Amino acid sequence: MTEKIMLIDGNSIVNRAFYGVPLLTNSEGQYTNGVYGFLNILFKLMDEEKPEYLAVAFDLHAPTFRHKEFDGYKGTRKGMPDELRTQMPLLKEMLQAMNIQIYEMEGFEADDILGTLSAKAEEQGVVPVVVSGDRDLLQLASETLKVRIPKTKGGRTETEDYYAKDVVEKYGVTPLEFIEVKALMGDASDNIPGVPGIGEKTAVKIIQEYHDLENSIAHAAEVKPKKASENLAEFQEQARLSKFLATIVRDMPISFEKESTKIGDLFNPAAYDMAKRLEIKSMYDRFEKEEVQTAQVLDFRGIDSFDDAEAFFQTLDKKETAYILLMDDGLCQGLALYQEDSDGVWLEVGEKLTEEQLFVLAKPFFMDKNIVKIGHDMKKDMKLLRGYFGEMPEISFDTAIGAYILNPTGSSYEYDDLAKTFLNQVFPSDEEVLGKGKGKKAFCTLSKEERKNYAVTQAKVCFEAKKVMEKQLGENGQNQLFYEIEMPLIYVLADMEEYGIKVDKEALLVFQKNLEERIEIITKEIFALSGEEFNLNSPKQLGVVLFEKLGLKGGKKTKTGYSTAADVLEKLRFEHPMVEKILYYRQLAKLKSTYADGLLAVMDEKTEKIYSTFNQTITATGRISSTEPNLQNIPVRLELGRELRKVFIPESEEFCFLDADYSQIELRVLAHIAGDETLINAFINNQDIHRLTASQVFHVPFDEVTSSQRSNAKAVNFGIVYGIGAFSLSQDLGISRKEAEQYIAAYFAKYPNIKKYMNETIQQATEQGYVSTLWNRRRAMPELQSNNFQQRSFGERVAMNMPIQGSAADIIKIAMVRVHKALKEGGYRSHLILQVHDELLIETYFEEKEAVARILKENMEQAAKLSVPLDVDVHEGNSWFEAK
DNA sequence: TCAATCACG
DNA sequence: ACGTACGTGATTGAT
Repeated sequence: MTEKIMLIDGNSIVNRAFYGVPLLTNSEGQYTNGVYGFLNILFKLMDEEKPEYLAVAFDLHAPTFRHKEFDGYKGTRKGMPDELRTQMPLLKEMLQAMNIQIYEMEGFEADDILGTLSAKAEEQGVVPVVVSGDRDLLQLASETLKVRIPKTKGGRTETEDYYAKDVVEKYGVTPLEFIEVKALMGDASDNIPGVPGIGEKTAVKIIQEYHDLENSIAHAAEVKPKKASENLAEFQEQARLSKFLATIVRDMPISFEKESTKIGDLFNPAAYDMAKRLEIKSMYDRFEKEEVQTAQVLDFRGIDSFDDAEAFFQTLDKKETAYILLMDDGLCQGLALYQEDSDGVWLEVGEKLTEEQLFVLAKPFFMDKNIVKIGHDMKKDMKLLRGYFGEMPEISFDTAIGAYILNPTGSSYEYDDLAKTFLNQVFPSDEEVLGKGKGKKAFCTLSKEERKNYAVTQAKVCFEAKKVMEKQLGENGQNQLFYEIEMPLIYVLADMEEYGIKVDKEALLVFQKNLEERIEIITKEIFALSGEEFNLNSPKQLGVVLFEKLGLKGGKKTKTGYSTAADVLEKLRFEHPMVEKILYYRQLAKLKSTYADGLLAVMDEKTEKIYSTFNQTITATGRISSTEPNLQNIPVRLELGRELRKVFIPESEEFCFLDADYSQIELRVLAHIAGDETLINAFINNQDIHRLTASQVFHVPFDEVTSSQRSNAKAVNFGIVYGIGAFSLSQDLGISRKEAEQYIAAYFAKYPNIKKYMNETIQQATEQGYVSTLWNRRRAMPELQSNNFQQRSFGERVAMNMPIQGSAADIIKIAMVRVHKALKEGGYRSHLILQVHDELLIETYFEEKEAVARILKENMEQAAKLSVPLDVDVHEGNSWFEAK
């Protein structure tokens, strides 16, 4: 067997990895995504190649030695972004900890080192595999030397692999000819000038014919097109320089002893420490399997009979208790409990203790207001327990929500995340021990006993994590937010989810049928116009038809080709009759697939109701989100779509809908936070706010504002809330960038405190690292520390927007809790069924209609005392369509 | 699994 | 000079 060495271009891989995954930082604020991505690629390739030797090459710095050879050529390189640069030492430290050989040499680039090492390795009978993100390395490919180019897509790694024949197949030239191609076409990113007027296509064609640069120059006169021919002759020296620059050095003065690159113990304690420092938790187990807590940590007490369970609950201390309720698990059913400094307890449902018996015995515990009960994602428990108890139990601390409040941008808040974030412990994730997928049975390798242990240990994790969260919430001034808004909201959302919303099934079927027919007609019309059939749902195929076959001017806009998005088509509306039909088709197709088909698919056949899930731990700003189905994006703006709302109806004829929505809540919040007198007075006097803005920005009297001025001003107001940019505003309004700039300048001149607020918010956010809402909901803002213009600009817009959107979210949450409470305490038969960010939908018993409308309006308007009034419009109707 | 598209506030 | 507004979720085709 021949031995193999893997040679890695450290810079280009970390670079590629860096851009492939979202910006990650550890709690010290160090960027870690590049290191993480590098290791991901490394491990994947190690698994595939199983090499005996391994080395990583780095650039020390550029510009490089090779450039100095030619006088008059001063190459400068774009610097690395700081987020990337600061990771290089961390990566090197990690590699050193893993005892991986690093090569770097003053004046040489990493690809020269790789070229040299691969040549030397071959001399010593070791087969090299070269890994780089840089296609220049392809010139090294041979029959035995493989070049692998990894691509990172959203955390997943794939590679393109090239032997010499693969290069020929893909590029039409041999690896060595690849250098000649570069000499002609150049490479802007490497400061290789090439020959002006010769791009990739021409360069390949020339080299395919003449094979090398000198021969091409000799035949310059015959080269086509004419421009290329002239330039090749004129810029031949520059081409020679380019060839030199493009050629990878394979004989650097560097010594290579294969033994020093032998792969040893990669996953040792030092490497594990480093992984911990970087907080790349998904890799902990690779580094130190023993240190990962398994589900065996607790020596729990198992109870599986009615008598024992009864005795247990009678003697249970009335102190803080964490619980895990497991009723739909593939392995076992039961209840895990954990109290301070104790063994956990597992109460198992089985032959000697039925589900019903367990809940009869546990009810006093769950109902006891004096016991602090800690759970995780309690909404699901609430719904389950109400099934047994007839009412929802008293709960005190949801650790998922606690974790969300402390960091709303987290990707998940599962038990392993809690352990990591709050306890600095490694804990296996559900996925690791229970397998993937919904039922989580398919890949589960746990024994029943281990499963129980795991549940009890999860309870302990919640218990310990809660202590830390409690402290942090207090320090952050988030007690009110957590205990008075988010925790009570769990009940409100649980109720909304259980009530669901009734659907007029027949009407929905008619709607669906109607769409189907219209789609069939319009499809035929489109195919008649295009002269061919294609998949109308494929933007790619549509792009070809519109922009190549019909020759419409769209130009490229997306990464993959032509954009066929609505705003592009809108501009082409009058260019060809097909465009309008496409737009209409899209409208119909969306309505049918997402709404008609989609809603019918999730409708409960028995009750003819739809039960959405309201997620309380998703958004970065504090809004709730709705899934399966999403009831927060039911069409309303276009008439055809709006019709759909007619199928959302009250449960029975005794009920009707009341729909209440806040008027301009975000602008009101902005007026309050920024303390802008003009805006505040406008709201106090109940003025038309867009009209006012129009009169300010366009310098016209209030009463003379035209409708188009008003609608432009509306767009400006939106822009302000989102963190405005002149370019986007100009796009939105179809005006020049200059004009947009003037609008914005005029706006800030008239509302100086808004400008001041924006500046101060960004400054404060940069200093303290986060932004807050009026109720101290926080969002961390690491983007503001970025040296990358785009990321920093994004951070600035977020910093301006989050307090506005988030405070509005706080307000409606407060209103929901109050309305829910008022309806319950008043003994009403009416209930909240939907929330759409600034709108609440209530299904109300007809006799209570007036009283409930008052409760709704009152509680929503009084939810917050701002320096502007909150204004709520309430409408009633026998469908959501009518009530809007 | 990703990218494009489009529905909402 | 950069690349182009905040926050979501579902469906589709392509890879």
